[in-house]
Amino acid sequence: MMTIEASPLTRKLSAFVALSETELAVLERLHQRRKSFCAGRDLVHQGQSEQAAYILAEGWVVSYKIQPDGSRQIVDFQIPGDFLGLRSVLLHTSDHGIEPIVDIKAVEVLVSDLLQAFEETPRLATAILWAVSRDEAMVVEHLVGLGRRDADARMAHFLLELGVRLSLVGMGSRQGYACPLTQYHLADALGLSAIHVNRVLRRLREAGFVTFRSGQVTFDDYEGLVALAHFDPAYLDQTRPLLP
Amino acid sequence: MMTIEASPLTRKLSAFVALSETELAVLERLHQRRKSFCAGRDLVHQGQSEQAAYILAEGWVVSYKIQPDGSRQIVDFQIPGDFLGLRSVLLHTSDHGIEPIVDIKAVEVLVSDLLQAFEETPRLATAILWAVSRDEAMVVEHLVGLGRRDADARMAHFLLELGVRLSLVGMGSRQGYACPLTQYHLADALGLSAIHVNRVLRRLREAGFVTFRSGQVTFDDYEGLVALAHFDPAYLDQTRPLLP
DNA sequence: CGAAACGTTGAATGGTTTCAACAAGAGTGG
DNA sequence: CCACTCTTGTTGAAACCATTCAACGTTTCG
Repeated sequence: MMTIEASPLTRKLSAFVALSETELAVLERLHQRRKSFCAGRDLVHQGQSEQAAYILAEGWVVSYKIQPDGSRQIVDFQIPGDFLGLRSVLLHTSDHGIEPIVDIKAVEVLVSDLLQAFEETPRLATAILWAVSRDEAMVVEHLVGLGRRDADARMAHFLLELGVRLSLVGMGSRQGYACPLTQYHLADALGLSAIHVNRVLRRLREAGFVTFRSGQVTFDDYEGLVALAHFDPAYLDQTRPLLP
Repeated sequence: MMTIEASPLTRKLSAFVALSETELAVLERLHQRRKSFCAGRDLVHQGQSEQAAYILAEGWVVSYKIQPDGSRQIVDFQIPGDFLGLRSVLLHTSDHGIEPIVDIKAVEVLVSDLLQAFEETPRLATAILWAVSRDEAMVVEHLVGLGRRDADARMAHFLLELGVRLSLVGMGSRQGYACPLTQYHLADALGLSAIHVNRVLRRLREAGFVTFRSGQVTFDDYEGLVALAHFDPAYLDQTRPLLP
């Protein structure tokens, strides 16, 4: 039972909870306020407090924190179907900034609407809770990478994870994917200097694992890269719905 | 309107959502199956899939991931009032291990009971969603530390965050707190070698900032430490309830 | 007492950063 | 059209932070 065109979020949540028609309708009702944003202009500034979150419909977004010394740590990238700023809304302080990498389209969701939706269909709350937990699992994996993987494995793991995530929304495959990120993005995400990112990418390319060039990631040796990164996509993949 | 003795979780959630008596009752009903666990014996093994989560009532717990090369990355420490293994249950795969650091007491919560509770009182779902988001905020801060702070600031930030968290449940103050962690725990949490942790602690002690010795953390210069770590507790502190 | 866990210190090694330059492409205004 | 700037990518050499290896001290506990 699908609507003509399921939104990316609906598709994602349906993998976890078999949503009834009523619940789908409630979810669809949240997708009213469509908006567009330009690349580079912050959606949410670090420090301000917001009362609206967004669901990304199209484009790439980066969540980051600026340190007092000016350096930047990228927490995560969002792709279509992901929430933007939900944590800021719930915690009532935006501890991080959110910036579109390219021009994007997103749906504005007021907290009040979301909470109202929970009242109507508690199963939706469970589904959202699942989505938030999945996001946390990705952050945790990212954390492990920063703490205990060397630069090469970190890069390999990152490119693979992004590949799986994109594949789940039809934007990538085992061959590779289009990727608008710069080496500076990679550096700030992986806790490296841009210079070293360049060296790492060269090493991986010359070793025949993966090529990152002009907005395109190409997996030259997928299995080899998986082995190098010790990549296990279990935390990303939902094989079957948890709730009937 | 309080029960005789509010559980740590109830206290934490009440800071976010003003829970009605009905909701408090539902929450209390979750606190049935009390259990004890010994220090050092895993509650949840990495890889197995569980159907029960826990709410920590007493003691310290560590969540970690073991890397294929045998090294360990600690994701977070849990103190009373925190959830244990909720993410494992929701994602249906335990991507991490959970180990009591000391003997602990915890309450077992079946997913089914939790979801049932959501059906009865959707506001409780919102409160739990807040708690999960707060956990995620801590993981994010941890991630930033690993990516963009040097060893000294990382250590300082970690000790301060733990202090604030413990203060919120009455187990610490600006003077310091009792801390059962070893230097090995710190090393695995901060992505350092145990040897280097030792050096960092010595430096911080000799510089008059903080003393970590024999199970006791003592802040010798709280303000100085805050400055060194660029510590901002905004993400931990809930000044006022978000929901009436 | 002996063993095990935890803490402490020095010296050598190495991964990563910083500093300094240079190259290539895109967009802009003259 | 060209010069100009800005962004992104690339490379080398020196400096540094943190790790590894190795050893020893300390405390706890059966």
